[in-house]
Amino acid sequence: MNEPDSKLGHESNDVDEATFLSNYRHRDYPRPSVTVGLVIFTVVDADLKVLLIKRLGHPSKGKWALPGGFLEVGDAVKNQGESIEKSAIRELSEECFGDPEGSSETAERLLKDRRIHLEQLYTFGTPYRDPRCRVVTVAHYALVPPDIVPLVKAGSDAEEVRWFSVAHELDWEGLAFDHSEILEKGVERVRGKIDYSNIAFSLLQPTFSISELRSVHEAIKGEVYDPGNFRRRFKRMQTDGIIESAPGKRVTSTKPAKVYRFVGAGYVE
Amino acid sequence: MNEPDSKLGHESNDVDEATFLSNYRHRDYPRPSVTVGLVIFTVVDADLKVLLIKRLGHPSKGKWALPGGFLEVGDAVKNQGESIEKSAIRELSEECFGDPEGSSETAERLLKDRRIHLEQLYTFGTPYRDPRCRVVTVAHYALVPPDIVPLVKAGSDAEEVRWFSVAHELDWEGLAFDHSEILEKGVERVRGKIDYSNIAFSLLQPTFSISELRSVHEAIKGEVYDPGNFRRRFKRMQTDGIIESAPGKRVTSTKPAKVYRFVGAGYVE
DNA sequence: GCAAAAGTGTTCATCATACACCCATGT
DNA sequence: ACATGGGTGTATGATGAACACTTTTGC
Repeated sequence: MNEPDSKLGHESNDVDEATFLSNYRHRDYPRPSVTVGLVIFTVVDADLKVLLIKRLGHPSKGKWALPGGFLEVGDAVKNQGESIEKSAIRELSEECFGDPEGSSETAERLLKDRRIHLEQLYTFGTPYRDPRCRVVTVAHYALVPPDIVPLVKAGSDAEEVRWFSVAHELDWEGLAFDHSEILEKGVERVRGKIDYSNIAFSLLQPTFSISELRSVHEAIKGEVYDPGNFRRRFKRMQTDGIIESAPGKRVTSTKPAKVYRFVGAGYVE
Repeated sequence: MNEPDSKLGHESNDVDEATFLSNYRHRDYPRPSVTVGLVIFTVVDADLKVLLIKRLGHPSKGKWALPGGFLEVGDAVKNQGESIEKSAIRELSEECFGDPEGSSETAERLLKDRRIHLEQLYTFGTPYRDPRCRVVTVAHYALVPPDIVPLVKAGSDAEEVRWFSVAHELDWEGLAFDHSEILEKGVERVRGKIDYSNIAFSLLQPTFSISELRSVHEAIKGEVYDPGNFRRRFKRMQTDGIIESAPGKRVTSTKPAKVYRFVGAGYVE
C-alpha cells in the first residue's frame, strides 16, 4: 500500500533515500476527492437524534445530508495538510458549533474534557455515490451531550440545520447520496459499543443519575431495562472507580436521585 | 460531506439536476492518493502469521511492508472506477494468489465460498506517513485458511514475500511507513471479533476438529483454553446449526477426532 | 393518601471455570 | 502398557433476568 512504486516514476533506486526524495516528482494520476463525514448523535428527551443539514445545491438539492467537508491535504506533496481526525474535528467545530473557519476551538476543548466522543466509523467509496466525481468519504460518528446541543443550534446561520429523531421522524430513504447507509452504520456502531464501552457518558451532563444513564441506553438500544437490574449493573462502575458519587441530587416530581460523575480513569475506548 | 459545493464551482442551481450535472466541470484541487492496504492473516502450526512484502525501492527500501495498491478510480469523473472492496479483492488476488493483472478470480471464488474473510479495518491518513505525497490508505484485513497458503507462496515472483509470526519472529518496529500501526489494529480487531463472530472458520480447512478450532482461537488470543470447556462452548454451535458433523475423522498419533463443517447459515459478520 | 420513580432483596436459570476421570489410538 | 490427546461428568461461583417490595418525594 502507500504509493505503490509502479505508478510514481523516476525511480533511481541506487541512490540513498534522501536523494531519492529530492529527485521525486509527483505524477498526476486521477485521484478521488476525499471528504470526512460526520454522524452526530445526541439524546434528548430519551430519544436518539442525529444532526442533518439541508442541501442548498445540486445534486440531491433540498435533501437532508450528513455534515462533512474536504480533507485538507495542503498541496499534497511538500505540505501534506492535516490529519483525518483533525479534519473531522474542524468540521464538527465549524459546521456545528459555529467556530470561525479554520478553528476547532470548541470541539477540541470538549474532546479533551471527554465531553464529546469522536471516532472513525467506516470509509465509503462506491463509484457514483456522488454523481459529480469519485468521492471517498471517511465517515466518523460523534456523541455530544444534550447540554451543549443549544450551542449546535446557534451555529446554523444560512444553512438549515436540524436534529432528527432516528427512531421516528426520520425518513431514511430521503437522505442525500448514500447517507442513509452511513447513518445506519453509525447507529449500528453506537448500539454495539454502548454495552462494553464508556461512550454513553458523552451523552450525559457532567453529573447524572442512574436513571438518566439508563434512559440513554434505552434510547440507543431501543429497549427498556429493568430499573433495579440496570442500577446494579452500573453501580459496579462505582466500586471499579469508573464513576464516583457527586454532590447534589436530581430533583424531579418524585423521589430525588443521587447523581454521579464520570471519572476519566479506566476509560474504555 | 461528499463534494462540498463550495469548491466545485459553476453552480447554476436554478436548473434541474440533469442540466446541472451536464454543465458540471470538475476543478482540479489537490487530492490525496488513495490506496487499499491488506493485513493478511493465517494460522499455521498453531501460530498467527501475517503476510509481508519486502520493499524493493525507496522510501523504506529493504523494509517489510503490508501488501496493497492504488484504488482504481478511472478518470474519476465520467468513469469512476471500482469500489474500495473490489480494489482490495483485486489486490489480494493479484499480489497474493498470483492472478493476472486485473483479475480477482481466485479471491472472488474463495470469498463467495466463505473460505476467506475480508473486511475493512480502518483508514490511515496521517500527513507525511508517506514522504512522497499525501497518501490515504483504506486498510483491510483478510483471513485465509492454511490449506490455500501454498497458493500464496506460489504467487511471489520477483518480489520477496513471506509469512511472519506475529507473536515471535516479527520485528514490528522495522516495518515500512506506519504499517506496524496498521498491523496492530488488525491484530486487535481479529482478537476482538473472534469471540462473538464466525471469522475463525476462515482460518480452518473445510472440515476441522474441535481442537483445531481451539488451536486457532489460542493462536489469536495468545492464551490456552481448557479442552473440555472449549469443546462444550463450541458444541453449542452444532445444536444452533452453525456447524454440522462431517464424515471422516482426523487421524493423529492419538485418539481420532470427529470433524465438523461450517454451515454458512446463521453467519455472524 | 396516592402516584411514581428511587432504590433494595430474593429467586432462578444460565454459563464460565476448574478439575477429575474415562476412552481410543499409535508406539 | 503407557503416553497422549479426545471426550464426558460434575461442583462451584458469577452474572443476568424476573419480580416483589420498601422508600421518598410532589401533589
